[in-house]
Amino acid sequence: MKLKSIMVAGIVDDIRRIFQVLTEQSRKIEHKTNLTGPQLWVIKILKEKSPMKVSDLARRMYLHPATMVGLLDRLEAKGLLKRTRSENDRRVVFIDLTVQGCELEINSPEVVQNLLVSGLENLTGQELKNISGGMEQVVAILGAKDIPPQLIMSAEINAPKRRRKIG
Amino acid sequence: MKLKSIMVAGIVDDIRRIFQVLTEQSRKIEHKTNLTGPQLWVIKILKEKSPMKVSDLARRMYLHPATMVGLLDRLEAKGLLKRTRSENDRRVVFIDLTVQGCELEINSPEVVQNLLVSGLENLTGQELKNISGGMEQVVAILGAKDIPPQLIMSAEINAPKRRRKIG
DNA sequence: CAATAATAATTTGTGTTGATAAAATATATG
DNA sequence: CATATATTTTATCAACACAAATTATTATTG
Repeated sequence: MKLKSIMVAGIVDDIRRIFQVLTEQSRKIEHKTNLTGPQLWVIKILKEKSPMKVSDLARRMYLHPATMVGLLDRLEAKGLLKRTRSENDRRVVFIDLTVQGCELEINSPEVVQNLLVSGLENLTGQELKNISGGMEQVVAILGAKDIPPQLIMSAEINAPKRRRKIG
Repeated sequence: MKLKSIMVAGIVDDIRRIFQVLTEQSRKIEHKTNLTGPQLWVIKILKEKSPMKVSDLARRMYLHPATMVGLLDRLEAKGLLKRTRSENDRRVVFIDLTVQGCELEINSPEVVQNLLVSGLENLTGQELKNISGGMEQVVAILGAKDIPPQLIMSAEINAPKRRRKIG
């Protein structure tokens, strides 16, 4: 049982390291693309699933709707996404990536991605199979969490998130 | 050979998913701790290695020294880190986490961490061994990159990084 | 059906943070 | 002494973040 907990700790630590490398890379990308963290974050979310309503995006990012509008304005000005008013409900606005925005997302993580790909390609099929299986289990663990954590997201959504106080 | 590339793609995709979950979590933490992304980023770097010189921190985060000073001011005001002027070279200032800053870092990633730990603990020893081996290989791939990428970081460091232009 | 309430997005107003340049200060090194 | 280095100060601006009010639309209810 001791060995097991050590292995778990090691895995968690590895994940943390991977995360740090990726975060650092992400940060470089922000510089390279002239996008800020939150902006890149919007793009990534849209890459996952789009179109999305403005309110859904705000919820997903834990932001006040007004903040979201500002972010969208800037990204739209850069031609990375476009707004489309819904036909069914003329109050809602759908957000979509433009071709340009899509390309950006495709290009941006290339650095790490290429590194990973070329590194992985040097491994044997069996090694890849092991890694793949392991990753899927980790994803399952995290993914399981991704669904139920704040289920229906009732009341407190976009509740006046406590203002950041300093000093 | 076809299967191999598919597996590689799958692994890369899994890593991307893990990264997204962790980023989202990180974002929640920012809200909870009343810290911003860059601020939390400083804490994490210091957790990895401290004390660090102001200039080293700036390099590490690709920030202008003046930006770094501002960040440090705010974190110092919150009592999360402290400055200490070097004895050898009275120009340099060392940055260290305070107890409070250390505790914050310890507490903050607990959410995902606990989730991961409890999830992993349900796996068998063999499964853990596989995952562990796989993770280490990924870390090795990324780690190999972490060292040589911009080796000595000569001239262009903190060069007047192009100002973000909009519209 | 008309008045009212609720919802979705935006506008307006205000403040903080992040980011840089340029200059200043202090110290070290040739 | 002159030059380089490490940090800080000053000044400036964009970006982020929120509250409160506004507009447009949909849903409810009397």
